[in-house]
Amino acid sequence: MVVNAYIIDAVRTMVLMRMSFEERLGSHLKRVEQELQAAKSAAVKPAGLTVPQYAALFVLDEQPGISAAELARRCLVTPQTMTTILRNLESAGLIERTPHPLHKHVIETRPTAAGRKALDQADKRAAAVERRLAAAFSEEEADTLRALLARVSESLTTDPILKS
Amino acid sequence: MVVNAYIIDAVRTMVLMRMSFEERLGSHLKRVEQELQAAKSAAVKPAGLTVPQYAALFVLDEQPGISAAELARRCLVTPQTMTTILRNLESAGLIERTPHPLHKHVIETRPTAAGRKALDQADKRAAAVERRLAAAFSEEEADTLRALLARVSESLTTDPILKS
DNA sequence: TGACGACCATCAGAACTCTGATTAGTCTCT
DNA sequence: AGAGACTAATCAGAGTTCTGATGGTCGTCA
Repeated sequence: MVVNAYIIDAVRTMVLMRMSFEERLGSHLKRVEQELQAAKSAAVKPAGLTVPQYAALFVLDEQPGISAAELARRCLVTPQTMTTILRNLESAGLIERTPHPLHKHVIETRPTAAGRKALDQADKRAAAVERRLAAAFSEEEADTLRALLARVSESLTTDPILKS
Repeated sequence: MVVNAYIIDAVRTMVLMRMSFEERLGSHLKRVEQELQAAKSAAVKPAGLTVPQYAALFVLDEQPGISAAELARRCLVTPQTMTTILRNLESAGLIERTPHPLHKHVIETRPTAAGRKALDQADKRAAAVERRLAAAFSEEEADTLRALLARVSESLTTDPILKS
């Protein structure tokens, strides 16, 4: 019945034009990213942070006084999203925002002492997750994974469907 | 000054315990997943669907009458999230929900004619994105990528930090 | 100088996503 | 039959994320 199975599959593909979820690369990517998100979330939660809040604090600690727009670019989110994240961080007393002395329209953001403390606490556990991840691969394997992901990225960002 | 660079890096690592964002595998995964999400979103948008709505309709079309809880498992979201998605789909007239004849507590969900039409329209473009993705890799490369992602997954789900 | 474009910040609205909690039906085992 | 476990559905609340729109500021270039 191998032939029948083949025919059925071919007909299904041609008629319905459907690919099952499991055979799609995107499903694998989504699941893994979701698990990573869950692991990081559990890691930073004891510090009272969410993952995006942790990311924002992380960048702020390296570059205090950065603008919200620049922060958004570093954290791979839109400025609107960053506004929301900063609002929550500020009301928790983890950051403070002051107008830029020269550019009046720019607001400088920097972590408070409490913010740095929360970041330290969160980073210990978050970095442990990343280290564990890194330890699961040889240098060569990690490079291969990065290269393949870059290929995915390139394939997606040059996709003509986005322009139609 | 190679030695100096090495020392500086080592000190930074030991004192701050920080890994920069760019060297983290998680960043690559997040960015790629985000791009994939954006591509799919653009693909299904002309049909008036969001990506989660498309995923739900897709599974519903294959298995009409499935319960919301089962649907949530297939789509990799929580039942609460699926409730939200189904509420939006129902108010758009793309699905209909009727009580199960035997199990009174279960509600059967199935796509309407309009739902199937939207799915067809969305799937043409969404499948094109996946096909383009698949075409960017040889069979062997795709297998390698899947295998490496599975290793990431395994590393994450067995992480002891989640139990502490 | 004045117009235009680029950029910053933010509001508004919508969707998705989670955790936590509640309510209720089904099943199993005693 | 009844207790306990499991599952289904959903509400409540919070956070993140997007698109779209608004208003203000800065710099450049005619």
